Amino acid sequence: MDVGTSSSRNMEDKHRTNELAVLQAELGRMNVENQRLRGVIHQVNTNYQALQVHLVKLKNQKTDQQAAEQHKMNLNGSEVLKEKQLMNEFNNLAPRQFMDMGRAEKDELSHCSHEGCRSQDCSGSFPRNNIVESMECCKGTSHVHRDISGRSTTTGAEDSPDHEFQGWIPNKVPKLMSPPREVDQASSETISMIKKARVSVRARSEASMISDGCQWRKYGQKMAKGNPCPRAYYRCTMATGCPVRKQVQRCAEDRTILITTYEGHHNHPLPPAAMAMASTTSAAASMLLSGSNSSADGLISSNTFLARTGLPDCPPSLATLSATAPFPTVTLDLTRTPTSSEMPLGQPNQLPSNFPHNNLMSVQQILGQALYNQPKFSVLNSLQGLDSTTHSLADKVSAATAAIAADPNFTTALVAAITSIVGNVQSNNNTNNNVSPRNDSGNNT
DNA sequence: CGGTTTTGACCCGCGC
DNA sequence: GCGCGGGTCAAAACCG
Repeated sequence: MDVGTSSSRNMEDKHRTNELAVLQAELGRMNVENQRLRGVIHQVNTNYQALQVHLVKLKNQKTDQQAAEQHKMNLNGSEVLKEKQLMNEFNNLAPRQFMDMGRAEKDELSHCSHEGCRSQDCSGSFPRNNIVESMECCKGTSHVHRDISGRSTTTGAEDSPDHEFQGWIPNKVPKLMSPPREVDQASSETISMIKKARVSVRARSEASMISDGCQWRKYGQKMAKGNPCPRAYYRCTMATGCPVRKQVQRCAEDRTILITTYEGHHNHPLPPAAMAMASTTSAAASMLLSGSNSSADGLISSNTFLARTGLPDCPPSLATLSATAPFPTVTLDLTRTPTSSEMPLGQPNQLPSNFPHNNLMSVQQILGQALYNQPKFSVLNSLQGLDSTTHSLADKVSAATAAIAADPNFTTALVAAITSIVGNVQSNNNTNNNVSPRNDSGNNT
């Protein structure tokens, strides 16, 4: 019995030793893998830093160039006159849009006016879908205006802990807390307009809300004049104090069309699912703001704008810019498939040549690119015309919009695109879409 | 019980 | 000054 017991005990010990060895080997492998991954992360970080430095360098170069140009223009009286005319044109675009400039704006601008944080915020805005912030930060690259608050840019007094998380500020607050207006009025007004820029998305959907990847909380509902369907007001709840709001309303003419209007920018990282829509809307807003231009009727179609910027191959009717609305609004019409006459010459019923159609993967890529390529506009850039980055951006917006519109079911396309990218990474998340009205608003991931 | 929705009240800007 | 309409608030109801 004893012999038998001891032999079985030996066996057990051997087995355990083996198991231990296996586990140790596994551990060793994991350590190696861990080291490798660390190396990869380090490499990515290094690359990121290098890119950031490069970006700052480029921005500085541009700034210097603009300064030189400005100086040159100042020597030339007629050029100065031209610039003034441009200024006037710009300011006349939508006077009502420049009404209030509140604390939120002031704080953010002060924050961004800090030289150190400017470059960081700009380059670090991704994955924060933060077109407005990007534009605000990088307005500093222009020589028009550096310190909107009129205070020293080096104080950094605004960098309070709670400042980072500004939170939602009611419209009435800015009015009460308006900063002194003697400081470069035009610039502050411009920023105000930028912050109030809206992006409206028209999409066919049976659901009460299109899923855009964000979490929303309904805070109000109103009957709007001229539309039997109520308008619902939502606030982003993905982060406490996120200032982004959206309005959802069915089109009066065609109730299958859902009009979603986004306002503000997220103050938190967005999930991949939200990036797609956010990229599109922010890029569209960017296009709107960069291309804002007065016209007789206050409405300019994107193709007019795009043609003006040298992009004749963008399908019209997909994006519309409006300067007559209380706030500058760009409307992305996803209910239409571009007709052959709207498509680029020689490519009937096809997406633009630079767009690989029927490839949902590329939808995501383009949407992502649109975000990445958001040009860092300066006020001067806006006034003096559009640079090449604007062209490519507008191109991408149009292409992305066309891509989405090409699919009759926007939501499906978007979800498919996102799913193709995110795959199992998101599998643990609840990815219900449009299951019920409650889920629509509660969990639109 | 905590988060969300509903809904009447309220505020504010704008036009007359 | 007044009325209208858009937008927001906030208490109550609702829901999981």
